[in-house]
Parts: sequence; structure tokens; C-alpha cells
Amino acid sequence: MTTTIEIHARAEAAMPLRTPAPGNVTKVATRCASCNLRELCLPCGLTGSDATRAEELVYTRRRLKRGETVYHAGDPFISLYALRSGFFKATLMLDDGREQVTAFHMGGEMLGMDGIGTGIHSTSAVALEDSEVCVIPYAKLQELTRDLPGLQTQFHKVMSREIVREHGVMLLLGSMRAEERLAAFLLNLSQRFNARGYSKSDFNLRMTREEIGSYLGLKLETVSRAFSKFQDEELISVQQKHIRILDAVGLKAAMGQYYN
Amino acid sequence: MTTTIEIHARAEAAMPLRTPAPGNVTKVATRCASCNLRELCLPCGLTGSDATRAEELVYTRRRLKRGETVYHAGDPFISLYALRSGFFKATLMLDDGREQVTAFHMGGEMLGMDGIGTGIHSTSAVALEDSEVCVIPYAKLQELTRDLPGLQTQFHKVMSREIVREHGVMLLLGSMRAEERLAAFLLNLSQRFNARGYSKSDFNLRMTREEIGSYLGLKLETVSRAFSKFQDEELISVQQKHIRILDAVGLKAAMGQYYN
DNA sequence: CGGGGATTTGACACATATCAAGAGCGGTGG
DNA sequence: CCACCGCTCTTGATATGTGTCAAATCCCCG
Repeated sequence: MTTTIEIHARAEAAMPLRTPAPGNVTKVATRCASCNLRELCLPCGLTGSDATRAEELVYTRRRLKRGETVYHAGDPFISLYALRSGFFKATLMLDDGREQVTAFHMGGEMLGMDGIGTGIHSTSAVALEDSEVCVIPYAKLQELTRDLPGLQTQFHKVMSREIVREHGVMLLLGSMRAEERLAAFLLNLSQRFNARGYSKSDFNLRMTREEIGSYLGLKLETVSRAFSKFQDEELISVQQKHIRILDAVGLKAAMGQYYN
Repeated sequence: MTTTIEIHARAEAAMPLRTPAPGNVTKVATRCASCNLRELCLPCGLTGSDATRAEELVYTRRRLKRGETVYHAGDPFISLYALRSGFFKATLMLDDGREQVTAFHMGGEMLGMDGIGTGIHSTSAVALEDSEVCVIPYAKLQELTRDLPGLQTQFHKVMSREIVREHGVMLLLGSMRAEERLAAFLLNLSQRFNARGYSKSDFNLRMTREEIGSYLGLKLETVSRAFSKFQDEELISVQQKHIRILDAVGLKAAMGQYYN
């Protein structure tokens, strides 16, 4: 879990100008324009002066260490968070202490949209590695979208895609079998790493088998067995959290009729 | 499935002024203000002139017979639809012809938000009984939300709540057992009927066992057995699609630690 | 009144959960 | 720097919940 140097290298390139601030909040001269995640993030599609104005959105960033949360279920909703670097899980807590992982988030993705409807967050967002988020005060976003139709469109798209993503998870949970679920999960991760400029066939998992299992509706032992099966079939190689996809076509075949 | 007279009675009360239109599209003098679903629908929370202007959103309605679809997966996204009366399912189609039901919709709920992100609908919306929807052209909605911050807020809330609803389904599919799932499903329906002024303990299902199963990630036989079990335990009475909840507390208990 | 889809129920198969034990690895402190 | 400790992961044996297949019944619709 510490071999993330390469992963962070790109995201850190923007070199924010920091000024002291209380706690782990850092005031920055924000530069969406120079952030290499801008094509995945909210300003995507904005140009010229619109893009410049959109930078008003983010005036603080927050650094989080592994295990820290950006917000807890039950917290009042104030801001959205754009994930600048790192890796998060979103979880629902059950009364008996167990948790259901509802999402894994990586760079460029938006966290916190579950809070808009009720004003209270229904999930918790936990950093699975040291991470940095751009804080987007929702009031500010609302204000800016009035002047910037492009930003409004973009924000609606981000929410809509979250709905569609969840449809995909529902399909996975509702009709796929264990190995199909894991294959779908790995291919999804692969594709998302690839979109961010990392290898699509060689990456480190940030989460435990138990967290994968929670997300996929399986027990950790079942996840482990499926990993072993794929390795026996030479579709992937597994060394703890280090995954290498050896046969992407074969993995897709393992998804049965659900492939992509 | 034809005993829906009472159900429709309220929604029909608004008595639209119709003018002839091609196909099943009807131009109406729309009156969100007099629609009894307004507290559940998009104009919720708007007052005075804002509420009046919001009525510009809807200038057509569409009537659908049972089995007809408002939009198919793959259709270009143009409009959102507010369900005025009736009952819908939203489905994902698999390559092999099977379907996954991702939602059941009733009066006041918004359909079609899955299309915003990509410009293409990813689900199909099928009427499970004769229904009527208000057509909300998305371009018009975008335009109006610029002038009406309240409408914008409201729309964001509607999308956010859809995300949260799907979290709930993920929890259900990921960690509940068959009977817990059915109990959760029945209690959810009960609560939604209640919110619309109908009995919370006596209602007709609009969908088949197979559709319930698809939504809950179960086979129709398992759904049927769970119904029978609940009936044996005198938690509910089942006569085909007619459900009576006899012991809501017991049903909640059947949800285990997930109740509510 | 007849036909066909929807539902129920039973017997059995199978996938995944559960329980258990041991190995591997990483982090910590001496 | 090494050894220990704890957490994560793997693997096996077994239990169990749900799926599958099949047949009978029920209704709803025409």
C-alpha cells in the first residue's frame, strides 16, 4: 500500500502555492487549468473565461491520511469534493457495525453528492491511501452554475453518470455470479486506471479483500477464491494487492454475457 | 391489474384542457399548481411567481398504455418525464434478452435522468399500467433553472435522492437475504403508497413475481416462496397481486437489522 | 367458456457462506 | 537490523440458501 509514488507523481505536478491554515485544510491558488485531472473533473468541457471562472469554485484543498474520512454518514452536507489524488471508498454503515461499500473513487471523481437531497450525508467517504481533495462549497457551485450554463450541464452529467454507474452495480449484484462480479470489477478498475494514464494491466489494489467483497456482495473468502481461480487460469497474476492482467479477453469472457 | 380506478381518481382530478395532437402526445394547459403530486414532483418547494414560471416546463403530456415505453435504452436523451399517474419499471436489457429491473416508479417521480450523462438513455421505461407522464424538455429545464435557483436546487435534490435510493438497493442486493429483501420491498412500496394518499396496508402490485425477482436479485420462485412464508407467518395476506400488510412491525422485524 | 401466462409448490442441484486453520506480509519496537 | 505481532489472505471441509427443473393450479383475458 505504500508503492503509490508513481501514482501520486502526476497529480502532484501542479504544485499548489500553500498558505498556512488550521487543521488539514490548505488554502491554495487553485488551478483547475493546470490540473491533469481536469478532463475528468467538473470543469471538463469548459473553455476560455468560463473555465477561468470555474476556478472560483475551489478555494481550499484538504489532505487526508489513509483511514481518515472527508465526511461521515450523518454529517450535514455543505460541500462536494473533487478527488485530486488518492483513493476512497464510500460506505453505508449498518446498525450492527457492518458496512456496505457503495463505491470506490479515484482521481477526478466527485464525492458527496448523496448529501444534496436531504442535506445530510448518507455515506461516509474514507481515504484508502493518503489523498487530497478539492473542496467545492455547494452554495458556491449553485451560484456559479447560474452564470455558467456549461458548468451546470457538466454537473448534471456528473450526477447522471453516478446514477448510471449504480445501475451497473445493481446489474452486477442482481444477476452476476461471483467470478463474473470479480472480472467485471477488475476490468472496471483497469479501464479507470487507463483513463488516468496508468497501466491498465498492472496495478495495486488499494482495498482489502473484505472491502472488495462488501462492494461485490460476496464474502472475502469467495473473493480470494475467485482471485486464485483466475490466477490458475492464467487470466491474471495476483501477489497480495498487486494485480497483473495477463489475458483481458479471457477476463471479459469470464464476465459471460455481461461484458461491457 | 385493472383495479386501479381509485388509484387514478386523484391524479385525474386536475382535468387537463386537451387540444388534438399527433400520436399519443397531448398538448395541455399545464397546471402544476393544481396537480396533487406537486409536493412530490419537481416544483416542490417553489412558491409564488417561481412556481408559475416553473409551469413553462411542461407543455405536453403523454398517455401510455400498459406495456408501452416512454423511452428505450439507446434512444437519444431529449426530455425528462414526471410521472403523473400510473406505474413504471425501468429496465436494463442484457445481450441475451434478459432484463434487470433497476427501479419501479410511481406518481410524482422523475424518469429519464440516466440519459443526461451520455445523451443516450441506458434504461428503458415501461408502463406497468395505463399511465400519463408530463414531458419536460431538458433544454427547457436547463434554461429555466438559470432564472429559478429554487428549481435548480430542487432538481439537484431529485437526482441526489435517486443516487441515495440506489445505495439502498445496493445494500439490499449486496447483503440481505431473500426474505429480508422482500420485506424491505413491501415496506418501501407501502410507504410510497402512503405518501400518495393511498392505503399503506392494502394495495395491488403492478408487477409480476418475475419483475420483483429481477429487481431484488432473486428468481421468481424464491419471491413466491417468500410471499407464502410471510403469509404463513400472518405478516401479510397475498391473493395474487393483492397484498394486505397485517403486521407491519413483524415485517420490519423480518428485515433484520436493516429495518428502515 | 377456453387458453395461456402467472403463480405456487416440491425435489434436487449447486454456488456461496460459514467455520477453521495456517501462511504470508508489513509495521513496530527492541 | 532483526524478531515479533497482528492483520490480511489463502485454502479446506462442511452447511445452507437460493437456483433449477418440473408439474399442477389459478386466474385473467379474449
